[in-house]
Amino acid sequence: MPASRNEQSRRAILDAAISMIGELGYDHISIEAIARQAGVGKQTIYRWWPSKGAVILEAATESLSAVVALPDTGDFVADIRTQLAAILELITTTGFGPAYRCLIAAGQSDPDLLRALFDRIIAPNIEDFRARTARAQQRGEMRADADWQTMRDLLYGVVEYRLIHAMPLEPEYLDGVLEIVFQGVR
Amino acid sequence: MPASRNEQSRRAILDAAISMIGELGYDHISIEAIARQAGVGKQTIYRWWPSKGAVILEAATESLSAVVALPDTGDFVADIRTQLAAILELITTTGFGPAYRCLIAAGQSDPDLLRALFDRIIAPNIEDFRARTARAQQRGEMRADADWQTMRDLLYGVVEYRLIHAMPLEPEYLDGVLEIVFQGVR
Amino acid sequence: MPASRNEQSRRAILDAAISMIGELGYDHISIEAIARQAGVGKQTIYRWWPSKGAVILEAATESLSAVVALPDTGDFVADIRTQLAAILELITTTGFGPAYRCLIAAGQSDPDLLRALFDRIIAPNIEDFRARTARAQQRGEMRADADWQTMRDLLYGVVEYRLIHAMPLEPEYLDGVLEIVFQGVR
Amino acid sequence: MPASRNEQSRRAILDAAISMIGELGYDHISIEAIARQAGVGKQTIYRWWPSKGAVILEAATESLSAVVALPDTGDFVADIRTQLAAILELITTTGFGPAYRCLIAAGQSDPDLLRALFDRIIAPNIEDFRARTARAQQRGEMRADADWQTMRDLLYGVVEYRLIHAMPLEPEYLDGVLEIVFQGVR
DNA sequence: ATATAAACGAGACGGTACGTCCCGTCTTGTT
DNA sequence: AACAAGACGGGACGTACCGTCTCGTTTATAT
Repeated sequence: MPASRNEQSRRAILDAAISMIGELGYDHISIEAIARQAGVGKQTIYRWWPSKGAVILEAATESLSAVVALPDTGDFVADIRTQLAAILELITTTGFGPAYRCLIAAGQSDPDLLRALFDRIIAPNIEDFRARTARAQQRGEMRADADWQTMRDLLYGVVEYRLIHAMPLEPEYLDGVLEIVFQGVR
Repeated sequence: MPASRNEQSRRAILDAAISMIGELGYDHISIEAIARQAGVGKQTIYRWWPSKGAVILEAATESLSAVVALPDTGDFVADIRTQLAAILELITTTGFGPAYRCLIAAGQSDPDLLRALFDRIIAPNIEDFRARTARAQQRGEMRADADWQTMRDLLYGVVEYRLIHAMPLEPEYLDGVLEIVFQGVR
Repeated sequence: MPASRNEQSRRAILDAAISMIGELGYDHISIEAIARQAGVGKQTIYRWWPSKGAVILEAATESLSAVVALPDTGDFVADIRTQLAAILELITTTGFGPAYRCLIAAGQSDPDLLRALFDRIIAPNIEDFRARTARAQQRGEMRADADWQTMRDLLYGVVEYRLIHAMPLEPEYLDGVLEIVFQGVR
Repeated sequence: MPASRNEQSRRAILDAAISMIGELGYDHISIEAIARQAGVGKQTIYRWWPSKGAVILEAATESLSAVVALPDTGDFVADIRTQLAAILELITTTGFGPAYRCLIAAGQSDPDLLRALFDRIIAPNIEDFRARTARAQQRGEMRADADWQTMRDLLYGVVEYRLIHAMPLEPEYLDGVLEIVFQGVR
C-alpha cells in the first residue's frame, strides 16, 4: 500500500483557497495560485478534487457546519430567525460569503458542482427545515397544511438573492422577511 | 472616410453570443470563439464592449424589454402573477435563462458588470413594482404600510434562486409563492 | 491581413536556443526556458516551429552555411581537408558542436526532425561532394569508378562518430583519415 | 537477514525496457511506464540503476556479448567482415538497433552514460580490434605501420553513422567500406 | 523454525515542463 | 475610422513524469 493522504497538504490547500477568495474574486484565483500559496504541487489538488469549485465547496462546507447544528428551542419562528441571523453573520464576517458567491458562479457552468452544492448545502437545509416544521406542527405552532417547501425557498432564497447582488444584508432586514413569510401560518 | 459603427457586426456578435450560451456554459465560451462564430475581428468586440459579460448583458436586455411593458389591469396580484409567468416563460423557452445565469456568474467577479446588471434589469423592476404598488394602494387593494420592497425581493428572488440552482420552475409554483407573500396585505 | 512575422522575436528565440545549448545539455533546456530567456510567449515558438529540435536545426543551419561555400581550388583532397578542418573548427569553437549533438539526440525519437536534419545538412553535403568528385574525375585527379558515396560516408561519418562520443577531434586526426580513404583513388 | 536482489524484477524491468524501445522512441518511454509494464515499483528501478539510460545500456549489452566472441580464423579482413555483418544483423533484426540509438541520444545529455557506453561497448571493441590487428601483423597480413585506430573508427563509425541517420544498412554496403579501408594495408 | 531487516508493490508528494487555449493589445492592409 | 485577420507577450489550463518519500507486505538469510 502507498503512503496515504497527507492531511497537512489538505489543510494548506483549503486554507489557501479560503484566504485567496477573501482577497480576490472567483476567477482571479487559479489552481496554480492556490498550489503556489499552499506550497503544494498542482497534482496534489487534481488528485483529490475534480475542480477549483470542489475545493472551495469543501472549504465552505466546513464553515457552515456550526450553523446547521442550532438547537430546537420550542419557538419555531425564533429558531429560524436565529439560524438566518447566524448565516448573515457567517456571510458578512467570515470568508463564507465570498466563497458561496464563487460556488454559485462556478456552478453556472459546472453542473456537477451545482449538484454537489445542492447535495451538501441546500439538501441538508431542506431536511432540517422539514424536521423543524414537523415538530412545530405537532406543537401546534403552525398550521398542518402550511406550504413549508415554498416558505423555505423564500426565506433562504431571498438571503442568497441579496448576497449575490451585493445588496445590504443587515439583521433587521430579517424582521420584514419573517413577518411576511410566517403571517398566515401562526 | 470615417466608417461609423457597423450594425451588421453588432448583430452578428450578439447573435453569436446568445447562440453559444445556449449550447455551452458561461466560461466555456470565449471572446475569441464569439468573434470566430460571428465572423468578426476580436478588436471589434473590444472596441464596443468592456467585457464578455457586457455583450451578454446587452443581448439579454433585449429579450427582457417585452416583459416589463405588461399593463396595469387593476388587479395587482393578477398583474404580478402575469408578469412572473412571463418571466418563467422567457427563462424556460428562450435563451434568456442561460444568459441571465451567465450574468450572475460573471458578476460575482466583476463588480462593474454586477452594477450594470442591477441598473439595467433589477432597478427598473423595482421602480415598476413600486409604481404598481402605489396604484394598488390608492385603489385600496393593498394596505398602505405594506413592506413592498421586501415583498419584491421575495417574489423575484425566489425565481432567481430556483433558476440558479437548476430547480424546476413551473407556473403552478407561482401560486404558492403569491399566496404566502400577499397573504397579509389583501 | 494580420500583422506578419516578427523578425526580432525570431532572432531572440534562435539566439536564446543557441546560447542555452552551449551552457546546458539538450534535455536540460526546455521550450519554456527558451521563451523565458528570449522574452517571448511560448506560443510564438509553437506557432513557427513544430518542436524544440526544429528551432535548434534552424539555428545550426545558419552557422553551417559558411562552410559549405568553400571554393574548388583544383586539388580535391586538399579542398576536402580544408572543408573538414573548417567543420572541426566550427564544432570545437562555436555552439555548432553541442547543437548538432542535440539534433542527433532529438532525431532518435523524432523521425520528422531526423529527416529535416538529413535534408538540410546531409543532403546538401552529399550533393556538394558529388559535384566536387565529378570535377576531380574530369581533371583526372580521381579514378572514374571511385565509390564516392561510401567515401563521403566514411569521411563525415567518422567526424560525427567522434563528436558524438566526445572523443578528441584535432585537425591532425584528419591526416590519417584522408590517407586511408583516398589511398586507392589518387 | 537482508533480502537480496530479486532477479525476477530485474528481468521484468530489462524486458519491459527493451520491448518498449522497440515500439516507441527514446523519450516517449518513461521510468514510470517501464515500472508499470514490468509490474514493479518505481523505487526498484531507482535502487539499482542511476538513470533510464543505464537500464537500456544493461539490456543492450546483453544482446551484444555474442558478437564480440567471434573467433580469429586467420583471415583478418574476412573476420572483420563477419563481425560487422553480425552487428548489422543484430541491429536490423533485434531490438539492439533502437536500443543503441537510444543510448546515443541519452548520452548526448548525460556524460556519465556516454562514458559507460564507451567503457562497456566501444572500449572492448577497440581492444578486440587491436588484438586482431596485432595477430594479423604477426601473420604478415597487414603492414606493421597501419593506423589501426583510425581504421577502426572508420569501420564502426560509418555503421553507427548510417544507423543514427536511419540510412539503409545492407550487408553489401560493407564490401565498399572494407575495400576502401583495407586498400592500402593488404 | 524463527526473527528481522532489506527489498519490494504501490503510490502520494513537491516540482518542472508539456502543448493548448485564451486574454487584451498590437499591427497590417482592406473597405 | 472601422473593420477582418491574426501575431504578439503573457498566464493558466490539465496531464505526464521526475526523483524522493512513506507505507504495509513479502522473503531469504543468520540465528
